[in-house]
Amino acid sequence: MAPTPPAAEPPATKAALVVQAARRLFMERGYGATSMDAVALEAGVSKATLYAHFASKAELFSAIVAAECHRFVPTLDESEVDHLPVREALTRIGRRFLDLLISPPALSAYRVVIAEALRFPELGRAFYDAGPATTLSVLAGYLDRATRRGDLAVKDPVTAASLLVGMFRSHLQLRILLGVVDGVGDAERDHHVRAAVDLFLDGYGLRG
Amino acid sequence: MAPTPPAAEPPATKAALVVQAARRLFMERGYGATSMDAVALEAGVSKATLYAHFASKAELFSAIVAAECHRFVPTLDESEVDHLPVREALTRIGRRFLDLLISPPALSAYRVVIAEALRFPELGRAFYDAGPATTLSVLAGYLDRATRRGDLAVKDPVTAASLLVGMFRSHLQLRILLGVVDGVGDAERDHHVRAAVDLFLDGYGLRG
DNA sequence: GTCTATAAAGGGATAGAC
DNA sequence: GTCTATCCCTTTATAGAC
Repeated sequence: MAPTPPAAEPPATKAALVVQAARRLFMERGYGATSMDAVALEAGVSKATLYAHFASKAELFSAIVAAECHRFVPTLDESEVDHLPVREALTRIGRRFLDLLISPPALSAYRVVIAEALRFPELGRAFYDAGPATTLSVLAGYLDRATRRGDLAVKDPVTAASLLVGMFRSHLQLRILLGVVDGVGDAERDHHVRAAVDLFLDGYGLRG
Repeated sequence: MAPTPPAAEPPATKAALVVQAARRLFMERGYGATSMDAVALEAGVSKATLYAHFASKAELFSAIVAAECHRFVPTLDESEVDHLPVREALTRIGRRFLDLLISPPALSAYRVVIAEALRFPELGRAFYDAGPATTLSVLAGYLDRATRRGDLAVKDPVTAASLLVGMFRSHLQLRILLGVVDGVGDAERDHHVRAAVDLFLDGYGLRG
């Protein structure tokens, strides 16, 4: 039997190297500014190998970005928040949502997908479904459950979730996308989430 | 005296033709997908003429986009809304803000500026200052005046404006940017604005 | 300032050997 | 599948005449 290969090394087939390099470059520089030569160089393979696995630059890009979208599917297990007081639950959800939104990989994905949504409509759709749409439905689900159990008074969970998500996001992410600021500190994030939750509960909370 | 030239025709110097063509193409296709050849063709001039007026493609792009940013400076005269009931004023502001946000020129600018903000940091900044930042300060100004005259109870106008803008925007613009929908109808827009204003006034309106 | 023509480099994609 | 070498087109930018 052959000796066990070093466990730290990933399989590192040529195909995997190509995908990894393409993801790095496409996400960092976008579609137009990334050449197939650059991808081949970064992957340490020849350009012909690229084309052995992907028929064209557009196909490679589409595959990479589509896969990347799935990294941003927000998850929220009922057991994580449903047992908490509503204010605490919404605060946790808001913080986690904002942390995802301003993470470097998510910012790159936003940039690239928005830039190329006209040329690659399926990517715009895939990104929306995986990220923003899932966020909305997860949050609406929570609001609905909280209302059914008597902890909130939300008549239209989707609209309410839309408003809350909008407040969380506001311009915090946009400021980073536009390079106005480098990032958002925890203090600013928490202040913003708190203000949003306060306003939300003023409207949808139970009146004392 | 020479006969008056046809009034309908704009001056149409070569430089103006170049700027006009560049704006159309850059805003529609973005930086990478627009070639200087295409700009020259669209403008009806030679490529050498382009370079007689702009030293490089990057400089032309920067000049065009920087100028474009100023088209999206929201204005709000006090006389337009300060005499209205608060709910009516906020509703009008929200509708106007959303109409601007989902207008084709603004969508193009968002796409292009976000896509190129890493390579052209000054454009990200210029766009933010002209658009989102001005929106925020105009709205905060209104909230502050309304509070001072006793029609609202807003302690921190900037934070409150940030929340309200976030609710107005929510994912309506993003859905168009990503190509998930073609546009937003008046009915949906109004429903959304109403929900946002309702929630806002629940929190910041005067009680009792 | 404006044109035609062209230089110089880079890019996507492929042929053919192994 | 993978490589080297190359084709062929587009792109940015400029030279030189008018």
